[in-house]
Amino acid sequence: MARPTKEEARDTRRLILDAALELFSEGGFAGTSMRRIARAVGVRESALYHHFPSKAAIFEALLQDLGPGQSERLMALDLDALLGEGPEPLLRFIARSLFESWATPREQKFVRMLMAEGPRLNDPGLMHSSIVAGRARLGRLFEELGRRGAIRPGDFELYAIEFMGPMLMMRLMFLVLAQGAPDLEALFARVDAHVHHFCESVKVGEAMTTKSVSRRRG
Amino acid sequence: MARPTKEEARDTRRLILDAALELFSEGGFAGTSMRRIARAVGVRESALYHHFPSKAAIFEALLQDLGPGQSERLMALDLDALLGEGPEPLLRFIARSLFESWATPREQKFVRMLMAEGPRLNDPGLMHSSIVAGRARLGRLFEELGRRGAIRPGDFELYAIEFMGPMLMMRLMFLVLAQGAPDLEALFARVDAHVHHFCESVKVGEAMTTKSVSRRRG
DNA sequence: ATTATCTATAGATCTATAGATAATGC
DNA sequence: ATTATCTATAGATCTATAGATAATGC
Repeated sequence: MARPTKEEARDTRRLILDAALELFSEGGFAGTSMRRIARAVGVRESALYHHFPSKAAIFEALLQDLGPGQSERLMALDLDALLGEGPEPLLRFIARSLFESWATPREQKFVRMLMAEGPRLNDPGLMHSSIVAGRARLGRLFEELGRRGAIRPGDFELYAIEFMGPMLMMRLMFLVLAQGAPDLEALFARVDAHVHHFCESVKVGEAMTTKSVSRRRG
Repeated sequence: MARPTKEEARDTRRLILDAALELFSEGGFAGTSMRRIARAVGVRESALYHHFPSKAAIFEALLQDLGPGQSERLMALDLDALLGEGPEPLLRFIARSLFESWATPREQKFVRMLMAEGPRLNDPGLMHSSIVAGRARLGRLFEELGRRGAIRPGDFELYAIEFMGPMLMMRLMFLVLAQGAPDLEALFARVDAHVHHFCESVKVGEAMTTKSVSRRRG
């Protein structure tokens, strides 16, 4: 039979993208053939070309669909309302929200795909906005928190690295390199511990010396 | 001509591995053909098969040659001699030494290759020992520093994440995702700032509260 | 007429091997 | 005899296209 009846019609475009994300995240772009995508969807290769002009177009459609990410929303928070108990509940909320979105199967596959293909993308901004998510944006958040007296003023870009670095490391350990379903219980416990440690390290009222920062190696 | 004269004999095996590392790091394993490796070396494909039984064997030889890494040496330091001025000079030395080895072109290419192929390797320990370098080993170092009173006793695995997370993030930002020669001057300044911040956060004598660490999300 | 599939296949490219050839080292 | 290359090619696989076929929506 050629075209399927309305009854058995499926959203083939969506199925192609789902299968491609799965396969690209496992085998990489070059390691995944159109043949294999077609087999996973259950159609012939030529049917893929009805929906996308090329294999690269499938990859680009995935970037379009999944690229922007959800971390933007987090920075548009009502700081006044959330800073009542100090910065820790706010930062814990942000950290957990990020991990919640990172822990979805779709996002896990997407970041695996990006890790494999990212350095080869000619859109270098993509990796920065995905892996090193919102570093500048976070710097601005810390600047704002500093202005409100919620954290000690200092090198806000350093704060962004101190906050996001361990987050990135835990993301890699628990959500990218680990196999099987992530242990979210253990993960959130570690995330909370990190947020607490970070907040203590930027607490108001402790005069952190900065003289050794500008030293060079001897 | 068939076999080259002694005069023009080259260490072809080494040239193959060099070319393969370069190409795998740029295009991934599946995205690099034996044809392209042969062309880069300047021999025919069949010459490659004289040195390696398959393309996979070339990849595995690279893992063998470059896998172990040099971070082991760092943990076998004479702590007594180095702790005279407190933990910061020691940790700064460790951090800079790690970045010095990570900044070599060979290591940069290797980690790009691993990032692309790592999740597909059936040796899962490799990624952990490379990307998440020596986390357990570092935990033990902090334990030892805590025992000697150089840092505040606490969750030493958390300390390892707090120390290595920002290191990993800076490695990604400056040495993996950045294009062109790395700005080592700026990098080391950031590394020093991180080490300082970390040391302040684990300084002896500050009672860091830990009650919120074990909270769960509400 | 348009849309979504199919069958069939062109043409490129890829991995790997067979067998020839010439330099080397005994 | 061994080693390191070459030429030539088998056979698999890959991307993409041409053209047939049947369901859909006007």
